[in-house]
Amino acid sequence: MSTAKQGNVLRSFTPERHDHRHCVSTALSKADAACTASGRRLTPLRRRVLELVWGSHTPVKAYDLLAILGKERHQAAPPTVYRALDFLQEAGLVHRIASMNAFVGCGEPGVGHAGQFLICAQCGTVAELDEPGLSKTIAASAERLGFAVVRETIEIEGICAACRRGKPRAAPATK
Amino acid sequence: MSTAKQGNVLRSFTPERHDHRHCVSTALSKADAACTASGRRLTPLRRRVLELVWGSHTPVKAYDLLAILGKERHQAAPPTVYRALDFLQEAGLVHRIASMNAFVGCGEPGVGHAGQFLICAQCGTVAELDEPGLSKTIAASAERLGFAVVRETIEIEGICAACRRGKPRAAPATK
DNA sequence: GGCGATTGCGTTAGATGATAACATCAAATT
DNA sequence: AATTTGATGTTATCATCTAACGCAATCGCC
Repeated sequence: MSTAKQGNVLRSFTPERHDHRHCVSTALSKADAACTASGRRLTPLRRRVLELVWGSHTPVKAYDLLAILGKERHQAAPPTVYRALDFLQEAGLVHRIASMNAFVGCGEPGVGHAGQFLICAQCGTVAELDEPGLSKTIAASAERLGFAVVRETIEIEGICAACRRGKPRAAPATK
Repeated sequence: MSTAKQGNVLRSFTPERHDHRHCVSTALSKADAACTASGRRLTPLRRRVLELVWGSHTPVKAYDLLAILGKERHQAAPPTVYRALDFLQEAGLVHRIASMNAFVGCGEPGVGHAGQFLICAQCGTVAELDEPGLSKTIAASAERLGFAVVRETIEIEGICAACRRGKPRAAPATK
């Protein structure tokens, strides 16, 4: 067994007690900075969508966002939310979880990284990893087959520590 | 760089010249055997769907299957195909590619394994891997966080060797 | 073989997820 | 101010997937 360098946890499972408003405001500040740096426009709508995505530690569905936006402004159609989400993805501010058709805020915007996620099947919370060893193993396999990697989708479903202890930190996923 | 044990290719990229009917009939035989062994019923409909999924080396969409079935039998609604696909997945005979909303035949039914896929963005062909090193790295990361892995979704998008050489083995993906 | 229980399938309807195309509006540029 | 570009509104539609109900085929048992 090697003692290879451990990866980083870009976004950890939520501590049981934490002020989530802090997560959100931190994320928004980082987003402001990142967009300024890259010359992108984080408009009020996009910023609000990002805020809503960060509103929970579980992945959020596009139509849930749409429902909320629909109350705030009284005009909001699917393209409204999908365009904002497209922008946020492109800017590296949110990730799409393909296996759930849902979105989570990126824990470390600006830093280039593949999306590697641990998703709790019970409470729905998501942790984001940056495990270089994983990408390395994948790259090695790919190379043997002459395959040039472009994008990695790694989504690991399981049960988080809190749920295993019987103390979910978030509402159990209703499915 | 370690010389750790290499993983297996459960389903390789298609050789440029091959009799695809052979792939299909082999897959169906394995499926028959697997279902007999596990006491599952591979009904004509399910068998036909499996055959259609194996009909190409690229992932197949549910509604494509539906269109074909709709011509053969003149009754086929979404549940017809989704139920068959659910069964086939449960039986380990096909995998769902979450990032594409599509399905591929499993290269090694019966053998317990996570789904690890290399997907060519150009021609659409898929290779299925069983790289224990990958699962191992994931397991190690998960363990550090007290996370119990249930299911792995690993879908690597890139360009296959044939397409890199300019000789795609299948029709380029249209989408 | 007959009979009840189970499972598979047909069918209708609708929920959910995503995009195309064009109009309008606001911001940045000249 | 005029022009251009990019963001958003708006309408319509397509794509993916599921719920719920009833009938029919099959299985297990006697």
